[in-house]
Parts: sequence; C-alpha cells; structure tokens
Amino acid sequence: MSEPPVPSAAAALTAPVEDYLKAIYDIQQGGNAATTNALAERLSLAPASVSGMVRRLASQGLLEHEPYRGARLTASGRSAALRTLRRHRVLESYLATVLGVPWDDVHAEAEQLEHAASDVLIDRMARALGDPMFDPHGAPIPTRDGVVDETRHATLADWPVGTRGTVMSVSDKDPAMLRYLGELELRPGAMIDVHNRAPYDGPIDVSVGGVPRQIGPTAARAVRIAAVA
Amino acid sequence: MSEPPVPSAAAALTAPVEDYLKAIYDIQQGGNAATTNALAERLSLAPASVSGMVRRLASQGLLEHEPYRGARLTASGRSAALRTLRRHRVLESYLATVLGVPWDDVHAEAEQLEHAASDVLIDRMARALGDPMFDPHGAPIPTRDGVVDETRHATLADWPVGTRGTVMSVSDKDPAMLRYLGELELRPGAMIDVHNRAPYDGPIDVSVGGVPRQIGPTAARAVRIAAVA
DNA sequence: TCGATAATTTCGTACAGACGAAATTCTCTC
DNA sequence: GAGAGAATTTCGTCTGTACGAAATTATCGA
Repeated sequence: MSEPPVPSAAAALTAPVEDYLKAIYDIQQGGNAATTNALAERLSLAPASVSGMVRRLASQGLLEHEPYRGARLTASGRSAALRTLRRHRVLESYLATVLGVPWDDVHAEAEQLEHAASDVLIDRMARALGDPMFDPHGAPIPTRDGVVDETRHATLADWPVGTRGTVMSVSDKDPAMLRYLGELELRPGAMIDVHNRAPYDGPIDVSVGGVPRQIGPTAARAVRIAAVA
Repeated sequence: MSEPPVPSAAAALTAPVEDYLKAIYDIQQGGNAATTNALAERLSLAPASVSGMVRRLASQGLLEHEPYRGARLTASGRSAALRTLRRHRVLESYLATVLGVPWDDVHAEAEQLEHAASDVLIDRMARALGDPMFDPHGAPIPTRDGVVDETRHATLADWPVGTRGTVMSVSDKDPAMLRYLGELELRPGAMIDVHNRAPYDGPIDVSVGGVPRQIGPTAARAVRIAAVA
C-alpha cells in the first residue's frame, strides 16, 4: 500500500538544503575550504547548526565531509547547487531587465524565489531574455544541464597598475556596496584604467570609462576584472 | 541584549500558515463553516494536524476557534489571507499573460511563488499588467489595501434554463478540469445560453458563443455565471 | 614537545509542522 | 432521552532545522 522507497528518486530539496549547497559551491569556487565556520558565517547560522546539517547532507550523498576539515560537494551535490544557482541568476536577470527591480534589490528577491520557481518557469524566463549568459552582476548563468564558466577573474584590488581592464562582474552580496559601485559606473562591461595604488591597503586611483575615481580596497575587492580583448 | 517581543510587530507568516488562512477564507467565502475536516480535505492534511494548527493560529490572533464548531478569521487573519490571495492572483495573471504559462499550470506555480514574492514585486507585476481586476480564471484580485469584490455568482449548474449569461469565472483548482473547460471555450467573458437541463444531475445543453455543447454537472459547478449587462 | 587558542563537534533542547491511535464530544435518529 | 455514528480533539511521536553550552580536536608558537 505505502510507497516503496525508490532509491534514485531525487526527493525535492528543501530551501535550507539548497542554501547550504549553494554556499558550499560558492566558497569552494572562491578557492577556499567549505569549513564549518565559513559556512556558518555565510549563512548567518551558529556553527553547531552547520555541523549537524553537514552530517545530514553527507549521509544523503550530497557532499563529503572530512571532520574538522570541511565539506566538498559530490557530483550530485554540485549539480543541485548549479540548479539553484541557475534559478537565482535567471531570476535576477529577469527581475532587473523585465520588471525593473533595482540592481541592489534583485539578489534578495531572487534568494527567496529561487526555492519556489519551477524549472520550466525558469526556462521560460531565460528564453524571454534570449537565454543570457550572465546575470546583471556579471555572474555566469549555468545552463539547464549544469554547464558554467568557472573562470576566476582577478580583483580590481590586485589589478596591475598602469593596465586597462574590463569589469567582468561585481559581488551581489551587499546591496549598499552595489549601490555605491553603481554610482561609480562600475558595472559589468565598464572600462577601467588603474593609475596608482597607495600602499598598505590604500585607495586606488582609477578611471572608469575615462572618468577619474578613487576607490578603497574593500570596494575594489568586490570588482572582478579581465584584460580587454 | 535580546530582542524584547514587540506585540504589534507582524512577524512574517510561514508558508503553511498562509495556506491555512487562504483555505479558511476560501471555505468561508463559499458560505461554509471552516471546519476541521473541511480544512483537512482542502489542504490534504490529516484532521489531527489541522486541529493543532488551528489552535496555534487562534493563539496568534489570526482566527477565532470554537471547538467542534470551526474557525473564523479575525480582521488580521482576513487581511493576511487577502494579501496572499492578491499575490496568488497577480502571479497567475502575470505568468499567463507575460510569460505564456498555460492556463492550467499557473495555479500550481503561483501556489509556490505566492509565499516567496515580496509585496513590492507583486505590485510591480500588477502595474506591468495595468493593475488588472481579475486573474485569468476570472477571480477578482484584491487591491494592495485588501479590498475585493466578494460577490458570489451563480453556477452554470444552477443557471435557469432559457436564459443567457456571461461566464464570470472558472475554478482553478483542477488543471484537468481547466483544460477541459478551455477546450469548450468556457473562459471568463464567454456568452452562454442554457437550453435544457436533464433531471437528476443530468447533462446540460448549452451554447457557448453560439456553438452548441453538452456538459455534465460537475464541470458546470466549476463555472460561475452572471446575467448579461 | 607542550600548551594555548581556535575551530569543530557533541549533547541536550526547542519549535514548527505533520502523523496515527485513542479518547472525547457532538448530533441525529429512534 | 439514549445511543450510534461522525467529527473533533488529545496524546505521544517523528522529522527538519535551529540553538547554547560543554567537550573535543587541531594547530601553531614557544
């Protein structure tokens, strides 16, 4: 009478689980170990909570956990993370482009909707936008089948003085920071020349699209740059 | 150090709570008592679960519960229900109109999204549509301040033989039913003449926009009609 | 090599939401 | 007015997710 458990049936993931997987992916992408504290910090949770959840996710085969060492996504965990990431970024793009939601609000809004929107709906939105490859902050949008460009670009804080570059992406984590970067015209696609960098984490002299600006190291670390093609 | 509980701070409602309130509103709107069993049926939950939740909601002031009698929304419960209903119906309208989601899918999709979308986003969507008053199934959309037309229209099953009417709305609960009604062109705005009704819940002879049709009583009860203006 | 400190895990606990089984209460009919 | 049957509630329990406090383990400097 009752449903026999089908081993391969991918039970829908809960919102918290999707958030954990996304956070782990993100931290790993940054080249760091997805350690308990790092996750707790990123998710604004107590380390004790993370410990418990990580154990559970490991037992579900979504990640591997070496105690005291951190978590690494398995193939299935990674693909779940990318599915969520795709939703998030398609939503961000759609909200910004079609509905005119401000640059600095789309992240928070997408953060909620990504757990509720169906894959078909996400695909519809993507198609309506012409299947964009990047979201409004310049982050690459995974395809339906989980393919993403994972190139890690340099940060404006590390960009060599005297060199020109294009803004590839900006971090979407902090709305206030985003507003600030927006005022400086530091959006994906902007052309940047780095003129001078004061030592000891001092301000950086740049010009953005020809306009001279000074920006601090924290803001500079939120901006990713590549050489002009 | 810790937050003192602010009595009037409207703590965000959880998705299950919003679902309960919506269901109670709906049942009351149908003129019935929001009894435990009715709620359990509507929400596909065990009666025991409903009992517990109803007690909790009563203690939060969202409804009044007379044991063994049923629940009635308080003013604040009602306004929460209408807020959710607005979200639901704006979402349905937006998905159908702008994104081309099929008539019979919008309900399920909106059911998820309604708990995640912010009020500002909903307002943006509504504005993009020109602040429509009805959703794709003809149900009235509450305004931001919780005003709705609560007129209860007659059902096609009760519509007097020999009379003409306009379809005001169709029930969105069952996708298969919706598809069927769609095939018969029974959409809001359609013109209907009722020619004959066989006794004992028999089929009804109608014409829809001039085309003769026969429909059964169950489908007829899903269609609401008003006199032509 | 030994602590001291920091990171992590364990443990007991809490709350929301759900369930089945058992107990209760209502209602309706005779 | 008394049961019978239906509706409802209570009770104990389960799962997921979170927490603080305490115990454990790792690491790094002396």
